[in-house]
Amino acid sequence: MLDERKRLVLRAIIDSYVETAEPVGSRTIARKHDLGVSPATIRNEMADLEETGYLEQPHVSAGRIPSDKGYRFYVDSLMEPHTFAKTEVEKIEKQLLDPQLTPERALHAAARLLALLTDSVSLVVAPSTDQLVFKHIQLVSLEPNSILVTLVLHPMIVKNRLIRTEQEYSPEEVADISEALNKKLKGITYRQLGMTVLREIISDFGEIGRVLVELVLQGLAEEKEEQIYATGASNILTKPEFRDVQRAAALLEALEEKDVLMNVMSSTAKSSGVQVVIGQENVYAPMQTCSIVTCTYYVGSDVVGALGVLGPTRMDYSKMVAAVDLVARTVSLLLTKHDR
Amino acid sequence: MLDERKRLVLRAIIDSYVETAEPVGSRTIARKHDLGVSPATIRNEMADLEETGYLEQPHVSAGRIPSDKGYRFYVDSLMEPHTFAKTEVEKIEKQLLDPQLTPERALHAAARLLALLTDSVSLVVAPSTDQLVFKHIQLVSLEPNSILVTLVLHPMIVKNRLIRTEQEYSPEEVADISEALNKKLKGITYRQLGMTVLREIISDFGEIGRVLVELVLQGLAEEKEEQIYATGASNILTKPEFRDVQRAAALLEALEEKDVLMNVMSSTAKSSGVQVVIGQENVYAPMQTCSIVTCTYYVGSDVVGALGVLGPTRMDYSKMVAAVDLVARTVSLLLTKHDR
DNA sequence: TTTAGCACTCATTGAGAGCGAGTGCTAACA
DNA sequence: TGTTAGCACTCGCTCTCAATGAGTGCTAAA
Repeated sequence: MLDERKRLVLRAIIDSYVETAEPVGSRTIARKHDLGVSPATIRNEMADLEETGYLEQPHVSAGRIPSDKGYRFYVDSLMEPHTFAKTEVEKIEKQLLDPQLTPERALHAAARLLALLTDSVSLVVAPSTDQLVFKHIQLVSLEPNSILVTLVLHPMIVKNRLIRTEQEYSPEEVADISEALNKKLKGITYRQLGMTVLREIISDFGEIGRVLVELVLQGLAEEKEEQIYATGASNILTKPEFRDVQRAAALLEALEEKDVLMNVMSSTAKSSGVQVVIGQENVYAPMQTCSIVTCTYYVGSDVVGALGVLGPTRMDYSKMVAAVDLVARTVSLLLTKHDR
Repeated sequence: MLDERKRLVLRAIIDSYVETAEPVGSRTIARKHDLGVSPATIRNEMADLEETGYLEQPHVSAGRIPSDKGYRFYVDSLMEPHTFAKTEVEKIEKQLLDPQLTPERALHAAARLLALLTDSVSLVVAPSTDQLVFKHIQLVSLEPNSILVTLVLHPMIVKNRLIRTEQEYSPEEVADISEALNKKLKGITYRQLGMTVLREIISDFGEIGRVLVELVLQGLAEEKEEQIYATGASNILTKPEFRDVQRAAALLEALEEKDVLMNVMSSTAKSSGVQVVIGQENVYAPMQTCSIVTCTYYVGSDVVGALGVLGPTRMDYSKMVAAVDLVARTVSLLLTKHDR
């Protein structure tokens, strides 16, 4: 599709533009990257690359900048994989694989680490409860009509809910129900909780059962708040593409809207492996000058969440991909180990 | 100290400047606020106010802007209390006093509400565990050497910790210890846990006791992450004082540093009632062009946390104070009601 | 096919002029 | 003695205009 020299030129332009954020001229390339040809030749190549849509020209007397299509080609076919220094990898692993850390905290740590590593905004979708396997459910009577439900899910994720009942229950009754529920639920996920099981729970456990099923059905929807978060917003403000404060404000606002983030992440991190969404490919308008790099993470072999970074389209894709991949792998390892 | 007319002039200048963010000239004041004197007279007053430090002049051919001292005087002696519309108050109460809400969620809701209400950044310090009274402690054996500790604290705040022991414990042993611990701790706070009680726990409960005491002593320090948060950062970016992106970035960074926030909040919300810290009074340099309005909140009659807002010194202090006060009161009410 | 040369474009920069908002001072007035 | 009208003055802001220079496309020669 593109001959060797055009590829070299495109790569050179992207590398330079990513570094400097300035439109790149033919002279610059001739000087910095020794392609063995003169600026004039490069100009011809650049004109071709612009015609085929890989480059854009802000105005006639400026250099070229990569288009979304240019970045896309770069990501798919041009860039060389980035590798982190061994010490860096070890630092990351050391911070995340701390066995003291609960999965929730580890994910927060991962978000901070990723933001630091990439100097961008990091996005994390925590495991959604309904994909995790029940490990333990515990009901404790606090007052006669107030019961604490503690849910322990597969990779040691703990959730609490408080329920209030009309009827009064003795601690013993509650303990019995707790044990019975435990037997019924152990080893399955929210998702696998079919209607039959729910009906059984209602008929077996009376009011408590009813309230519990309500709890399940309302889907813990309000959890979205806690389930997705963005870290490192300040990193992005210093980038030249956000010198326009309006745009920065719009983006920040989006980052505070959990619904928006959720949409963005779920439309991006569809399949496995590292995904890159570039500029206009983004469904959400205020982010169309940004790119998003995401990766799913696992408990064992089940996808339970995703994490990634968000930055201007002018980003070091190679490094971003490597960082997201590394952190996602490490998180998966951690969650899977927690399993034991 | 200041005669009546000077006070009127100062107030007029502050009101106008807060609204427009433009230096205020003598003509503007003569026109808008009917003081019954000519611009020339007002000019004389303004010159006096500048000499005594209540006003500043960006340059000689501009109007005046309030100094920190001016704002301070305004807050202490000049401003009239703001009152919210009844419908607004009801809306807030309705959103926060939802009995379904856990205290944690209510506080998050309060933060969002406060940010919305004041169009600023809201800051919340959640109740710190060590000031709350034990309501219930529950140990559950998940595996022979892995125990889930669930702590229920006074206004229905639930914390979980996972501990791993060298020794193996049977579910029954764990249940026994749980019950005994419960008896020992019920009704006191972390703070009141003297050395004697800790020693008792170690000697009574062996390894589990030791691990628990370690948990207590390490003070749940890592909790800072969850204990303080800032919401609504995007609100502040659109204000003219943050057109300088550098400054905005510095502030945002500060908001992501929990340590910094913690310092700021604890040095501000010292005594009870609404506190206002203006500009230079702020200990933290990047915030010295900002003011902070905070208020403590209560469970019963005990201060357990604080909340507030952060904005440029040019803020509607009256409204800010009213909003912070209202939200703090509502949160206190909620937490105290949860008590039942 | 490559390259040197050259005319051309256009964003950016800086100087200078004019504008106007706002001041301080002075002198007259109540 | 306090107030006010008048006026000269200051200075940031905006506009214009020319100069600059980076970078281009095109042409013609190698």
